[in-house]
Amino acid sequence: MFGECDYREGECAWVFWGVCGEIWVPRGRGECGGGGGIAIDQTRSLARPGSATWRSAPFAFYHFGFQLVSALAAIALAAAADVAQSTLALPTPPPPPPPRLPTDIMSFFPAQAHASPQYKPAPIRQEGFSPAGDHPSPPFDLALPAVPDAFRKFSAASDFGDELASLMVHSPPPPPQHLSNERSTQSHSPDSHHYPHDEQYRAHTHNIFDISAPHANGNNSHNNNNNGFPTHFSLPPPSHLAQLPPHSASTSLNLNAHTPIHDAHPHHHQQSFHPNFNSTLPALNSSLRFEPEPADPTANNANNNTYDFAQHRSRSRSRGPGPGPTRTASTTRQKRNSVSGTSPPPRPGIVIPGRAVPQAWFGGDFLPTPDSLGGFGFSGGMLGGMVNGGGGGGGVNGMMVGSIGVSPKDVGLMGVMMKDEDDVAAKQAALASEKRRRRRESHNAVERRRRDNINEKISELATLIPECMLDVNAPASTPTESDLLSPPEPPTPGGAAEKDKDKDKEDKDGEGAGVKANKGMILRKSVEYIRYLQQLVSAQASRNRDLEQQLQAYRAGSAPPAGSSGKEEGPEEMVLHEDAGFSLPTPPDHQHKEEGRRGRYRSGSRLESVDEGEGDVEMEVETESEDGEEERGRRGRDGRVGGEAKVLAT
Amino acid sequence: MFGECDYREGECAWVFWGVCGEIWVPRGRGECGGGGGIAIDQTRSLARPGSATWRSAPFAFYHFGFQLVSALAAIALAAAADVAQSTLALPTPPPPPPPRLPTDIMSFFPAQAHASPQYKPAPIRQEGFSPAGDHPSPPFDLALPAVPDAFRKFSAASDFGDELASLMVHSPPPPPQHLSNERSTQSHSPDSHHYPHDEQYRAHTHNIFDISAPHANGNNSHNNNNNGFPTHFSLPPPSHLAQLPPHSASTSLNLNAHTPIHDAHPHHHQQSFHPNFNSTLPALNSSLRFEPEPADPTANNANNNTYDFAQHRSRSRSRGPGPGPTRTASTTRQKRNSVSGTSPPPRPGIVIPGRAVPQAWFGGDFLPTPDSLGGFGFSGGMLGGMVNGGGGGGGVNGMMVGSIGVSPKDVGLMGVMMKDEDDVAAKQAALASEKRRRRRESHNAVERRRRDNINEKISELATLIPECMLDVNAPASTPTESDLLSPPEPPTPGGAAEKDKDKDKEDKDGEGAGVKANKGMILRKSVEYIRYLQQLVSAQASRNRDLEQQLQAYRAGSAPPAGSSGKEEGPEEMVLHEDAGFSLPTPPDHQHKEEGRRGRYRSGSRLESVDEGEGDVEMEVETESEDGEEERGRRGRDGRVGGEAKVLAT
DNA sequence: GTTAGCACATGACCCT
DNA sequence: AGGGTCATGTGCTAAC
Repeated sequence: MFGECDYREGECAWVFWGVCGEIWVPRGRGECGGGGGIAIDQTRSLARPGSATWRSAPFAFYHFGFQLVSALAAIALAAAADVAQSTLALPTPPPPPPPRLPTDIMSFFPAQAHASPQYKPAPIRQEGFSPAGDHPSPPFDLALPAVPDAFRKFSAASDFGDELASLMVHSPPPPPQHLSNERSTQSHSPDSHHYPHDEQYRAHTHNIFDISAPHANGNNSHNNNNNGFPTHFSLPPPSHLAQLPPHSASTSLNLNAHTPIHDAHPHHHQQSFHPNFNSTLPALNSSLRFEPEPADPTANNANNNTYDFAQHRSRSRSRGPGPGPTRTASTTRQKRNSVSGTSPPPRPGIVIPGRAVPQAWFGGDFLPTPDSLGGFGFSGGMLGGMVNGGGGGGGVNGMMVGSIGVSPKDVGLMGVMMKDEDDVAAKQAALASEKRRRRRESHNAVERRRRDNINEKISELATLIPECMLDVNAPASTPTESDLLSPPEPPTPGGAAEKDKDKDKEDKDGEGAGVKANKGMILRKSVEYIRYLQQLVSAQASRNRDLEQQLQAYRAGSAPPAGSSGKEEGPEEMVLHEDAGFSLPTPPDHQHKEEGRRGRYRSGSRLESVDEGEGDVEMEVETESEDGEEERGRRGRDGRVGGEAKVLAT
Repeated sequence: MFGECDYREGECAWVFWGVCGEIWVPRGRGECGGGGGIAIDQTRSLARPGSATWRSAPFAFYHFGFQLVSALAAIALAAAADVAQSTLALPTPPPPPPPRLPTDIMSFFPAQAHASPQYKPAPIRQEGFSPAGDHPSPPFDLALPAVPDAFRKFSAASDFGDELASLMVHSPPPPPQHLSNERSTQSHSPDSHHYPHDEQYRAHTHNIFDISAPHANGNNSHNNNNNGFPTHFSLPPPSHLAQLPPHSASTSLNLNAHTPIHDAHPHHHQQSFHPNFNSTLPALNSSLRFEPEPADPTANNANNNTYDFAQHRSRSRSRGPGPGPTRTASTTRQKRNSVSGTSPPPRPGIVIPGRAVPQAWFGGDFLPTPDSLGGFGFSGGMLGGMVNGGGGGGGVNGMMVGSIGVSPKDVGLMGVMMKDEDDVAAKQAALASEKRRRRRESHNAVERRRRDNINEKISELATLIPECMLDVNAPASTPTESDLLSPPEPPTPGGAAEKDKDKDKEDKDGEGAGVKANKGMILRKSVEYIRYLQQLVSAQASRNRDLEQQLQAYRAGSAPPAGSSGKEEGPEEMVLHEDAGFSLPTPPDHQHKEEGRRGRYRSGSRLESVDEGEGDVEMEVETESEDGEEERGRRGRDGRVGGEAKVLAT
């Protein structure tokens, strides 16, 4: 109504004229409120609609399933399974135990913060993943603490450097030692980089997360915003906007997650894939997957909100509704040039996580898949298969880290049992390698957490910035209005999904148009949006001051000061746009075009002219209410308590 | 004056009470306006004060210097040097040619946008790098287009997979073929990962950027905001705040940067290191370093604004003032376990970029440093040393990509000249590997650009969000005021630098306190800030509406509506804080604490209580004007035309 | 075939 | 010794 997001200048030119009056709620795209899955497709906005690539407890299952899992690991696993069951199985999560609310901020913009994160920036873009229609999944309701689950395709805890040495080993049942810790978390995931063969694994691992099963049964988790957080928040009366409801229940985060290595908290992905899939999670201390989310099961769902860039990996369009985790058939990838190309069975379905995996893995050849290699690690740090431990630089050279070299042959034997001749040397090497391996795995976990955290934040930013900024397609449509204040939802609520393809090519206009809402763009738009908001605030401030002065003048004498033309159309229409002191902040778009985008999206030199001309963003007043703006979800739910809101009356 | 950033609750509780009245200018910390260098130290806020790790044309210099640089490359280099000279050498950039002003927005908050980006989030934090005192460098004046220079430590274009095969070669003068393209850009940088020996190189490379020389002579560049952009912008009279001056000259960005591979624009870092350092830049098409910034020399300076996370690598505290680029002595790192540990001379200083490098490199042993290996690449894609090409997965296996294997011996010979016996096979292999290598290098460059872009954006975000958010130390000090709207500057203008150490430990309070302003935190704070701004806007809007209604009522009849208490203290003091309809947005802080930070920075459970209590952000009215607020720079420069602002009167 | 985007693993570095 | 952050290279994938 009040604001208008105009894309002139090749990008959304922000015309602001009504911001003062309202907070704009995100227009749900279609069932936008839901967004439970999160998952906007990363690069191409392919967002697996409902599936959402929830980071489903990436666990080295097959590895785990069949080998000498240490009793500890087994126990942990069992416990984890228990937890998982209770937690994940819940169709609707129990009313979130008043977990530590992350913050009150969330409560302000419930829709954004908690409700429907599911960004789907440019849902329009890619392979017709029906953004709205596809994933009716309700928002999980937390956005902040949300763990970036989606991103973790998998993770390869096993080190590869070690693999190099053990490549020739092939001892069939690599002892899964090294306890459940790192190994259990993900174990088999390959370090991919150095060794070609592992690539397959990686691909699979990716797919694992691609499962996107959440859609089918994942809905329960998505719907768990039953906390009373409306998916779409309705415009609260201005008076209580400021109120910060303490009960941002869903936001419960891992405040206490002190243990650097993911606390054994239950896996957040409540997708309820194969039961076993989730069950494994808790066992791993290894820190692989569950970093941010602490113990609180409900809190785990937070992941949903995240933007989820990972999707593009899976790309399985029609994944969504499948009951079981549709493993993203895409997994079966042919490796490239790797030597071991043939060896590991593609195990696209196998790897996934269920128990089914083991046999498949056994059946396959025994090339030193990353997993198996990882398994070589010595459980207690004692003897183990991996001699090299990845060494310093990696592969070949790394073999002799701090100890004597171990011949490949020895290594082969070590896999099952330590030989006596080279014991000492082997042991030393093993210890060293073990140490290294442990550190590497730990480090990987840490790094993954960090990445996830960053991704999560970016997803959150994507959630916050108005659609018109991210969804650059709008130029022609002139998204107009509400977008400016927050809603990342696509302008066309229902038709958003359908729109995916049509806009694909038209991105020519300023730079951002064609961009899919990738990280860089989200960040750029965030910068612009912040600038815009800052300008807006200052403009409003000046406007406010002006009004107050006028009021004072009126009160003092009743003489209307000269400046104010006194043309108030009514607070609603254009509160802001006409007053003198107030100059509209210009839309940030097509400013930074140069920076990140190499000009790829720059259609031409028009930018120059635009830049100068940017001032003349059309102020056209057409109040075309949000085209797609779905107020439906728009609960006034933000009923924040607003503890400090001192003055409500005016 | 009007706003106050309060850190209660363990984090900066945002008390807003004066935003309406003014735009707060960033309180320069010390000479904060300067910030030319940019460089806030990334993790530890170690920010090389002035030095700023400007992405000084990371170029594989030594590589370039001594080998058969193709004529093309040479020419390009010369041209680049020329450009660099003309551009960089300028003590003060010529009045920025009315470049396409990025947007008007920037003009609004000149200080942020253009002037003193130089974030230095928590300058207080780390090794007493004197944030303010150190780098008096004036802000370069652009923030937006700023290229993430700082981040690029170096980049290793040479592939390592190939190295593996060629490890045994050691042919002294590896032909630097592969033309200038990828190779030239960075060539020698090791792929580090797989091969230990390259690590050294990498370390050095990092240091290259650490040079941070900017401080010494970099000042000229920093001061170049002579464009008329005051380093600190003074508070413009409210009336013309809104005006968006088109002449945000400094903001000229690389709008035209169409060539994906950095256009040969002059290096942005105007630090004027060793002359040669910069000169090399333009030559590389390789895309390695210069992605974002396009041709505009003045625009190049934009980099200054970027947050620059890279610093932590260099860590050379006292780097700043050194005339020459102090190479960050830290570079001399001992490699770990790498086989080639001894080989490559540390060349911390060598690598840097100057011509000095070559000899040093020659002098060193000839272990297959990544560079040399990379050099093996066949210039025209014809014959070359690298057989393997890195293969798919890497190292060993990768050797036989698509062709027959090549014996190491052959490889050794190939380095210099192709043998006749295995020619065919070798050639095939070479071609394949070459292809792979090229692709890898290209991809690396692309990826690096992408990363840089993202980092740049994050730096920009760090620049935008108010200091009190990033600089979490503030809790006790209650940063108060101006911070809220934009300035990332530390509250204590002059004393900021000194404060570095003192606050180090006290971070216990809410989560953010101890954080160093790393990416995750910046992003988190950005999210919070956006939310805050959104709330603020809505609050102001309601306030505005209220005021307008009152005005209308006055105009209609002169009956004062009940609500307005009619207590206007005058526009200046507290325009906003007392009126009824306006509820303060609560400070976003300590909300999301859980997410990214694993609780590491969380001192305890206090967050829970805080969360609920957040509502009660103190509204206390003390109008303590911005403590550090330096109005000095504060030009009303934003005189934006405000093209579309239709109605100015009200 | 090139460019891009993302996740990942890893090394380097830092700070407890 | 371990966690954390960053940068880098790499593979995969998708677009052009």
